Amino acid sequence: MPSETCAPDQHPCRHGRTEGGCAECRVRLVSVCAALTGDELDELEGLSRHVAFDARQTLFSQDEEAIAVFNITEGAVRLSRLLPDGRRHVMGFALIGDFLGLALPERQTVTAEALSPVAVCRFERRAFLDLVTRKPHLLQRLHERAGYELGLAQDQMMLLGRRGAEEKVASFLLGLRERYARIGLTSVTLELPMGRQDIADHLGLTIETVSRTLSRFDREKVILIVPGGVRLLDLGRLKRLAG
Amino acid sequence: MPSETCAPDQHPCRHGRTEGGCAECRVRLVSVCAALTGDELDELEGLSRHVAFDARQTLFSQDEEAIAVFNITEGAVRLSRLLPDGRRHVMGFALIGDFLGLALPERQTVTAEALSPVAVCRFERRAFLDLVTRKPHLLQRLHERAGYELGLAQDQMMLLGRRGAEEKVASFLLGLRERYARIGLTSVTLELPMGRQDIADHLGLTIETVSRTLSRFDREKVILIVPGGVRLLDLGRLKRLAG
DNA sequence: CGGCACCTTGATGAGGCTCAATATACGTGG
DNA sequence: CCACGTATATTGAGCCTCATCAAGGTGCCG
Repeated sequence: MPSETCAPDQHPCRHGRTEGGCAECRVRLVSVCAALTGDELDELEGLSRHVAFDARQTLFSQDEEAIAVFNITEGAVRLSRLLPDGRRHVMGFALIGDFLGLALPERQTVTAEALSPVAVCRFERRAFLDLVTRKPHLLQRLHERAGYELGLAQDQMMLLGRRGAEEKVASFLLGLRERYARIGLTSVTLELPMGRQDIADHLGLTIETVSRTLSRFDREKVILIVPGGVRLLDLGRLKRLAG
Repeated sequence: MPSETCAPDQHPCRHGRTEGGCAECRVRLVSVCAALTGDELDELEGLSRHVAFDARQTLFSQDEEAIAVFNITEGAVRLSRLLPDGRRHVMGFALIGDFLGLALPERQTVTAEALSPVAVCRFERRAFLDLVTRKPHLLQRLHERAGYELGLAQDQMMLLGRRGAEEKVASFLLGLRERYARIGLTSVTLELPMGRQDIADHLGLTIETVSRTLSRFDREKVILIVPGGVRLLDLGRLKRLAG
């Protein structure tokens, strides 16, 4: 069960109603909430509930009814799908500022699991749907964002279909770096909250190939493997490897 | 240049204003227009312009400004993306009833080319955007549909990442069959308006592998290759091959 | 009939998967 | 703090699928 309190100390909660709320939210500008004006933000805030999840907790599961939508304010989430025969594919990773349930489907199309301690703004789907119906420009913003996601999905399809292992891994690292940059995290060290198996299942490779490829990059001093992530040593070469 | 007249005889035009218009449109119920009531349908019709394209004509190109959105009423369209290095990936194929420009992006993310003679309802993007802004439930319908597309994109990612050539080709045939069924075309013979290279570029395979796989299916009497398509002889086995 | 685009088939090899054996990190309890 | 067990990651050897290269084959249109 998720605790209904704020995240631990290293993840200061700025979403609690008592601490400023949505208007001061650190992810407001990069998220869908950016569509809203002051009054509307207050209304949105009324619907929100701050929830924290421990690492490995499930936010929701594939095929179950979608009861809520989420805006991630801390941590990383793995989005995966299961095939009937047991094979898994990791559709992507949701980071700070990402919105889960963008398409407002009745049933979840993926399983969402916390890769690290995660904090979210949680909205009842029903109530959020009502708000969206009353605020067309929120829907517009949601739709815009869905279009962006569709573009990402297309990029990923090209990656999966047309590229070799080196290109896949290099592109993955660069893509992640770019996403961190968008939310203001430009450290030289790239955090990898997901495991090798997750990366493999995301790129359509085996864990062995991912591990070998990273090892080779390390050996050739393109990256440096560190606990919990990698340090990008030679961006130029990494970009050439990504094609 | 696309001719601005109705499609040739074998594709009777039921979209011309003089012949009933949107209210009698054969794709109305399967398309986004289904969201609209009588009055609104009239308004939509006012914005529409019926346009025909010959096979091989380009409807629009990747990266160019999106001037219009389209609702396909006849024919098939190839949606592809080009990598800087020249590799191509076919994101998908749009059939009767499909809507091009769902996400309403400012620039096209794909190139759309007619695979056969194509007829469309064309809407100026600007005017369509205005209508959408005034009709939230049209936007809702659009968004719903975008969510559906996102789901398809996810299916395609699983296919590309986790499956072998046989599974890919079998899934492709079954998927196409299902889409034809949705628009009321349940013939035993599956039309393949796209070439082998297009299928290969869609599935992340080479043309040789696609050809060999289809040949094998034919040899094993799962399908029968006929000019312009295939006949599905053993659906059960094809489904098992698709996993 | 010839030219062209598209498709099929064959031979060969490389990239990535599979199987198997360690190695490392992490959490737990002594 | 260390010993242990578990989960995760790395590395190696061999094989298999699919890409590559190359040569016909088929159908269509001028």
